[in-house]
Amino acid sequence: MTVPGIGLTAIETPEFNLRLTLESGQVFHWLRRGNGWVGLIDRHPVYLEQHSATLLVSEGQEQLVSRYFALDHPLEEIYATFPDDPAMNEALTFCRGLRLIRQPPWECLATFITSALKQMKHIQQMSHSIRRSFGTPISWDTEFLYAYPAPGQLAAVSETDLRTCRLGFRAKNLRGTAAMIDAGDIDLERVSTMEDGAAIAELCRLPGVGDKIANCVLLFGFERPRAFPIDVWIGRVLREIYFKGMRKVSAARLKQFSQEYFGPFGGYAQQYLFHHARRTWRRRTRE
DNA sequence: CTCCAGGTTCCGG
DNA sequence: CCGGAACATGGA
Repeated sequence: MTVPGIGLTAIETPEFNLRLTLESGQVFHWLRRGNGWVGLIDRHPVYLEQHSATLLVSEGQEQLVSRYFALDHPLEEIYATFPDDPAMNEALTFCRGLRLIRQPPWECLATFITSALKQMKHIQQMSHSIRRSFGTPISWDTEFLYAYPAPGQLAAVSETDLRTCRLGFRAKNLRGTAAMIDAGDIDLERVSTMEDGAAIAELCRLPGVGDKIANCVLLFGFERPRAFPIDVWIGRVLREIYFKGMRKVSAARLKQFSQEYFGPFGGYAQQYLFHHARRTWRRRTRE
């Protein structure tokens, strides 16, 4: 990659697939540049490029990148906990190397509030629009990247102004949640120390946050690998594969099954089933 | 035009 | 507890 003034450091990443990881619907702000990607990890601009087992990282950010992409997660040990069934094995073959990212919790929470009833492409657009409109610009190479606005920054924006980012009914929820966090009504730091069930209940007090989004925050923001978000895609997978032919399988039943069946790293299993289904059940065109 | 998208909330059985 | 409907917006 030719980026003036930015050197690259090579690190060995045998069990890692950068592209799968960035395109699996966990994060929505990374941009394709040259042969790789640029994005912010908190407020640090990072460039990444992968060639088989070698990851090229902008100089000096190896630790930051290793932590963000959870390169310390023992994937083979995690795979060994997956249930041994055809659908799971197929998803594993397809997604091998996909890692669950350690996201900044607020950014993760806010982004998933905007994700309700939206396609991934739209979530990306809203994310960039919110960042550009209300976030802090950070220069990288010849352009600017924008940090995700802090709770206080979004709480200070009117709902009307937030709607210019095409959030629709989600604007009210995002603003309301930002205000509660900014006021200290809910402290994400404290929630991160609570056990799964209590943490989910606490997050569900926020407007626009229900069981699914709360589980996303636990899984992607708080490193709770057992958390199992059930969206329309995973709902389809569970019903088609594990409850085939049964009528009226309730949401509660799916939730109970997913917690029992997929084990201590159910969140990983969920992400693999989700991405595999999206990419092979072809409901719509590629992105 | 119609349908659906990584849902949540409210309301009536 | 459960099923339905409303909620904004844009792409297929």
